[in-house]
Amino acid sequence: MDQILSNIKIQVNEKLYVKDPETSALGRKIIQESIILIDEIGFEEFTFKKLGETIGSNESSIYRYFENKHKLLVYLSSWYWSWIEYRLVFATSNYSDSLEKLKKAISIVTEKVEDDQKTLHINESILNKIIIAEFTKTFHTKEVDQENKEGFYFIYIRVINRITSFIKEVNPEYLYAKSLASSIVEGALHQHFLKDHMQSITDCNQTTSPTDFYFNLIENLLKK
Amino acid sequence: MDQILSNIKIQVNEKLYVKDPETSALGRKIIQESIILIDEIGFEEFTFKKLGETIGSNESSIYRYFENKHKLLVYLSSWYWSWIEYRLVFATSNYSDSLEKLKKAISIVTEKVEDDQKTLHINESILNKIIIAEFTKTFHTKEVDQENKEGFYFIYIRVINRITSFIKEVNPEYLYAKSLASSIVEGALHQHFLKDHMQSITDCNQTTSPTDFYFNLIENLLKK
DNA sequence: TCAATATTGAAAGTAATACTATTATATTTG
DNA sequence: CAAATATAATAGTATTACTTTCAATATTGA
Repeated sequence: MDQILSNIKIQVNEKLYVKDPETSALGRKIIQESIILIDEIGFEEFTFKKLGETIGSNESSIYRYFENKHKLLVYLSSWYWSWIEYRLVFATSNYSDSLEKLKKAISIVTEKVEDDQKTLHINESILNKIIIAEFTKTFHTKEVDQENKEGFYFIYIRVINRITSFIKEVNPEYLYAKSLASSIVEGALHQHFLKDHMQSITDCNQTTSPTDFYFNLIENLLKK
Repeated sequence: MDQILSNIKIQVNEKLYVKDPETSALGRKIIQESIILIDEIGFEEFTFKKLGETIGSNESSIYRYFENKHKLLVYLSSWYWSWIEYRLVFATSNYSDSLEKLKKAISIVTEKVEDDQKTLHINESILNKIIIAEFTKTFHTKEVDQENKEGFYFIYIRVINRITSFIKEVNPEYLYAKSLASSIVEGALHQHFLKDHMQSITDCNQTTSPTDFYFNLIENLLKK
């Protein structure tokens, strides 16, 4: 597994960057530290100037990698969903029972994330926190249709399509497989957010996880 | 109903404004036109200067009503959820069957909104579009815990609690009433968004609505 | 009704953001 | 080693997100 993961090159849409940050030390530092800084101060307060200060680099150097902070966030999100997709494919390849396979997939997209030690410059656990806090902002913009056309959300859509197909395998008669899949992926992020900030409107806490909620949901919903 | 609704004063948290916009013509104009302008250009592009220009007022006059555009958006959201809550209370007061009551409640929070002619300066249909596009931004901030403490999201939480109690009435043994309620309210907004911008990952379209999806969901999920 | 008070408008100012452009200095590579 | 490329430093622009001051205009209430 180590071998395989360290060989995997996570692919993101080329239009998201001016220069591929994976090709230089500075680029990787931008990725590494932007994740930490966005988590620390939030996306609204985050600027390339501040990032430059924390990595000891000039603002203008960062602009040679990313046009603006929006595209950086879409890049980080794509990276995240690509990493999730990889784990999804890998983890679901050997199931004969489709319900078990779907549950495995759901656990991957709904569980809290631990750092993956195989990617040196990316802390997936912090990246997961950013996704919970900031991911919706990537597409809640006036440019969403244009950017969707350019494939900015392609990997995310592909993850949802995979889960959709697993749902259909479990119950081909179920009418709302796509909506259920998109609800689970988005909803799990939301439940994690509520757990941390609005406890009174979620059942998720130390002992109950979003995964439990969604396992129960699909078991009841998809049984024939 | 006309009578009742026109007498209802939608209540929002006083901390959201500097001066209550309902108390003056300029204040009402700020509300009315900000809804239209945010819908038109999106929240990121929206500024008090631009709003001032469209209503023929000075930027500084708007600052006498709202500290910043974030609080204006929270105000508009609170107004929206308060209006939803009013309709929820009114529409669910006379049901003997708890499933029917829950379905009525769900239809109110998941259906596309028509303009309510009784509120003169607020176009609920456009406000609903703003909520779909921008509502998550009100709480996806670093200040969420502080603002939640100050009660900025109180009405929204109350709406979810109402639905939670209806779910428990239908099936007291169901373990995740709060998470289900918050998932439905947030998820319905998301499905509306997907319908308009990412058709490929939702089943909702001209003929199938988010309401259909959630009706089917609760019917299967809560049956004993 | 007239004086006090509150509201709004106009203008100017500040600090920060979100960039772009230019030039100098390293660093890499062929 | 020369040429190409990457990075840093500096400066500059337009816009944002306000704040302040002061004048003009409404409103209200004694």
